[in-house]
Amino acid sequence: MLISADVDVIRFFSDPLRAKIISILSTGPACTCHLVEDTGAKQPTVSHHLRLLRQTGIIEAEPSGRYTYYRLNPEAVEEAAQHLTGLAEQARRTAENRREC
Amino acid sequence: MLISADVDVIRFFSDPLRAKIISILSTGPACTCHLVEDTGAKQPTVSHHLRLLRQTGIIEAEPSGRYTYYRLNPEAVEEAAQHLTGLAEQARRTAENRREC
DNA sequence: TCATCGTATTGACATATCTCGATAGTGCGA
DNA sequence: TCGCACTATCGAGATATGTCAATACGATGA
Repeated sequence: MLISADVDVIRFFSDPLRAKIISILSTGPACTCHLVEDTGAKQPTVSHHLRLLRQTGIIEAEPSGRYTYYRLNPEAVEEAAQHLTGLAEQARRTAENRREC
Repeated sequence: MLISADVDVIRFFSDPLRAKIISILSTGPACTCHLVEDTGAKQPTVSHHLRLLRQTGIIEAEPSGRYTYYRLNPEAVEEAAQHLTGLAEQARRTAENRREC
């Protein structure tokens, strides 16, 4: 069964800019200025998405002086991955259970 | 590295109604009328999302007379899952590679 | 303390997309 | 062939959300 919490998490992987941010952070922690530079998006836009990703637990913030470093949270990412894996497994098991009209 | 194709696929798992449809289809193939009944959404709305899911390869259609049966495509779902798993693994490996400002 | 730099927030606008009524297309049974 | 059931498409309206300029906040260094 698909839990709404899983959907809410997966939802945040789908935006192109967020995906780019996640991709960058998967290569190691970085601060906002790096993400602004690498993505080409404006700083408020990047900060906006960073907040969303932080709120869902996909990334974590580490304030360090006037910088804020962000790191990807592997557990949260894996949780979303396992949800999808579970769906695929269940689909394989029930592939012949066709509901007739 | 995050490929745009992966993002485009993951995107389609995030909508609440599509998630519900995917969840239902993970328990076995079903036709449009079942999905309409189970989700409570109107038929055009369900058909709309079915088309999107079909276009991305997440589900497959099997016309059978005047019915159309849909089934979840485990390969497509697993592909999206593995993409996320790869991100999590890479994040673990590079957790200490912090880019300094 | 003051200026500056990096970051976060606010508010508004543009765009995307979700939803659904109306309608068309298609196959089946009478 | 005709009427009905199931599905798909079209078009419009409503909502959600992505983007960014302006601005505020907080920390650092002079």
